[in-house]
Amino acid sequence: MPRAIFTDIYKDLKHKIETGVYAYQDMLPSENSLTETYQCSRNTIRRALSLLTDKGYLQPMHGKGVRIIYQHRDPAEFSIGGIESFRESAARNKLNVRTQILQFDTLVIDEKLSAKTGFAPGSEVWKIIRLRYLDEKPLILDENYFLQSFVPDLTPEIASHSIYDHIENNLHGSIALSKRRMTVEKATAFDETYIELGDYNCLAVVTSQTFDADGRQVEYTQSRHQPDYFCFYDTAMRSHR
Amino acid sequence: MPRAIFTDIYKDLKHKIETGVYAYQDMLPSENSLTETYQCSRNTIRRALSLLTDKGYLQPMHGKGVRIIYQHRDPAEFSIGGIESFRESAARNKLNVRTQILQFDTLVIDEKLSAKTGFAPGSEVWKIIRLRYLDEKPLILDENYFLQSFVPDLTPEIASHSIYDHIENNLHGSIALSKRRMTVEKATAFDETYIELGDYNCLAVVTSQTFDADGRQVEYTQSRHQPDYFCFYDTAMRSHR
DNA sequence: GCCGATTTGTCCGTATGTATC
DNA sequence: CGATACATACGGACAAATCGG
Repeated sequence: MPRAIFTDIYKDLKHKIETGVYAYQDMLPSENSLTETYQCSRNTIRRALSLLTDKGYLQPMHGKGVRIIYQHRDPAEFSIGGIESFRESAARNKLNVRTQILQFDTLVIDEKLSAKTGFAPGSEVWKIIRLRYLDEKPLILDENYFLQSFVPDLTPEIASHSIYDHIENNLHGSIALSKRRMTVEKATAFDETYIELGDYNCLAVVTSQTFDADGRQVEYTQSRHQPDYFCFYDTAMRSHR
Repeated sequence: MPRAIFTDIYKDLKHKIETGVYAYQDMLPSENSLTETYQCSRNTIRRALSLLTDKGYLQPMHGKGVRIIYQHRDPAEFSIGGIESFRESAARNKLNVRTQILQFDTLVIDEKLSAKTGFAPGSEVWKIIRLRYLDEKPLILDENYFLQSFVPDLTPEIASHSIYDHIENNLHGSIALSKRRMTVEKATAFDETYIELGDYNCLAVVTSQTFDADGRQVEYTQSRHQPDYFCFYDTAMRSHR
């Protein structure tokens, strides 16, 4: 786990910003004064600040100072952003969740599935289809493929809770990186069977590949979301093109 | 612009990865050997590598090396990611674009518009509605609000090309940061009038706020995309929670 | 307009820790 | 065990942008 100084400073400043100690449009203390309050080098401060900048909390201004640009957003909607599991998002939004397992199988990746999922042909994986409820409304249809050698002892019981918790708590390996792709797709008959779509005839679809610390692909997932409860946040700097 | 060493190295490595000099799943040369090939300090190398890591090109593995995890993706779809203007994306995908101006006005932000756009009440802005064609298909409906004091000399002529080019080339100010929010919304009558939706009854909607180097909000934009041509990429590290 | 102080941006060399092989 | 490789941290130097007098 990160016992690094810069992550501690990052978390402390993040908390101060989120709780309004530093408010929107305020200026952060200068880097030099922060080195004194945290008793560390300027490089370490700058590392913490760059994390906050990347996440859209800060805006550094050359020669002037660093401005806080974090704003609270309406927590009414269910949102995803960063790598956050369904349960984490739901907990953050104080919602009740339930998961129903529709399919739980093992299979070997063939050519066709390889093209779809990115796993090498011959890979042995778990295939799990789950229906996610928020406050008893069926809203998300998840199709997961997990590499069996990465998550050897998966059970429907575990899958009905959080697979990510299981991976991080009970296994040595940890997730390191995730690539996602967001599109809008027409609803299939399968979607309509399980998800309460209302008037919509399409869904928000997030497909993702997850890699472990060794760069091995360990997961492919497609999540199909009811549009009303889907929201994706992103913040981007225009630089280094 | 940025003639920083680490950006040059970043661009060079990025190019080598995209052109296959370093292929998917290959190992990058070690940081120490890169300091020799680029004749710079290890810090500078690490800075370039961290950019590539953030963008999903590299996966560093403690004690082992750095693996390339960049994969070419199908360029058939129109995609957005990072801060990239419509024209940049289209050019990257070698498509013909045309822009039709539906509305070009000046107005003053009132309370209601302030809540929607994030501009302070009383702000004087341009309001522009544009319809974007790709290969003569009307696919994107853009509603832009630009702060007039930031882009004083806007004309319909300029708006029909790229406003971003105009800002970066002709004005001193430059865009620094953009926050975006992606949702799926039911199509309105206005949408259906202009966009070829086919069977879809909804669209992919991207709303964004853009800030200049001083942290002033200078733009609010809502882009409504035909689902077939919308794709949003993202890559995230699980760390520093 | 100039100058000096402040602040952020870039870069370096070095040292130490930790994981892998 | 030692060698290699990435991770963290420090202190110093200079550049570039800004601001006040």
